[in-house]
Amino acid sequence: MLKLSRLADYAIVILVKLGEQDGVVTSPALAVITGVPEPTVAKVLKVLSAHGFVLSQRGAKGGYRLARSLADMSVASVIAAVDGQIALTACVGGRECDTGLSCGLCGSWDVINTAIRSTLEGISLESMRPKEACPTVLSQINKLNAPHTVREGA
Amino acid sequence: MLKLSRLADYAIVILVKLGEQDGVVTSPALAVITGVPEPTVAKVLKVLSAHGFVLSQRGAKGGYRLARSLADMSVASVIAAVDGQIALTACVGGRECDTGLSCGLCGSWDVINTAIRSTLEGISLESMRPKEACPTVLSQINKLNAPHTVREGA
DNA sequence: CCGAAACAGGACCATTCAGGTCTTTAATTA
DNA sequence: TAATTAAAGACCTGAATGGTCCTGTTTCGG
Repeated sequence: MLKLSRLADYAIVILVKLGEQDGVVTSPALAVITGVPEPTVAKVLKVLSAHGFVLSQRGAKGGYRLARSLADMSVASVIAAVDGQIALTACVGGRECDTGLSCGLCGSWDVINTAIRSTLEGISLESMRPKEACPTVLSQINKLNAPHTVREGA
Repeated sequence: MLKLSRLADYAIVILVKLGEQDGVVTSPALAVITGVPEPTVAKVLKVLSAHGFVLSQRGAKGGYRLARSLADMSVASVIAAVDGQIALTACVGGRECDTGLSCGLCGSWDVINTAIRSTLEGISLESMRPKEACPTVLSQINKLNAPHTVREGA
């Protein structure tokens, strides 16, 4: 599967969504927009803030906004921020393998890692903007656009 | 981190090592060569056999050998065999997202997935052959080449 | 003919780690 | 001063991976 973590997935979605709003947006609001649970959104946002992807404003009327344009954020950089270094194996950078495994392939993995990394660096968040959103999902977004529905459960 | 599973890691190592031997090799022997625990080697080998990467010979004097050349095996195919489909997110093939997440990015992920997959398909196991093995690991391999040390614990 | 060696297949357990929640603190604004 | 909101971190839970073991079947050697 080689799948990336859900947190990284969320991070990308959140950033793209944040880029579509103007002004600061609170994490509860982003939770509604993205459908991700509020605490998780807050958690992701904190990480993104620490890595300079978003700017935070505390206090009342506070919230988050993008630190720079989506075009200036690569998928690779976001994943690296949330999940750490992008590497397909524990055997990175020519160092010996984790368990002293006598794989003898140490250097070879870097070929793969580099290839993957450069592939991901070539994809900006701007290019992740939805051209054609899933129809089933569109209705949900519209439904949530009513601002006052946020308060229901809280 | 986007790291692939350890099983897939093992599979690649085992295949490369198997390609360096001639004749059939038993899984205990491969365990010694690779440093991976025997039961795990056997497990990986079974999967590889089921997917046609290796040929098995049962009974005494049995063992495994490559079904085809390392050059004819891509990293992508091995990973797919061991771990299943290569995909960076649950949102694959344009289907709607898993939890009805209103990400609205559905189609965009495929760009990434395709890029990763083709990158990995372009790397053959032959190119994973060690040109310069880690020095710390080389000694370990030499030490294990003495055939009778295998019997110790068994 | 019998026993050992080795693969086949599956069940099973344990550990790890990611995901998610909650609590407290600090800052900002009205 | 009170209310709102982000910041930070501790903590719990659950799924999934990794790893082990058991039983059966096949083949070779004595």
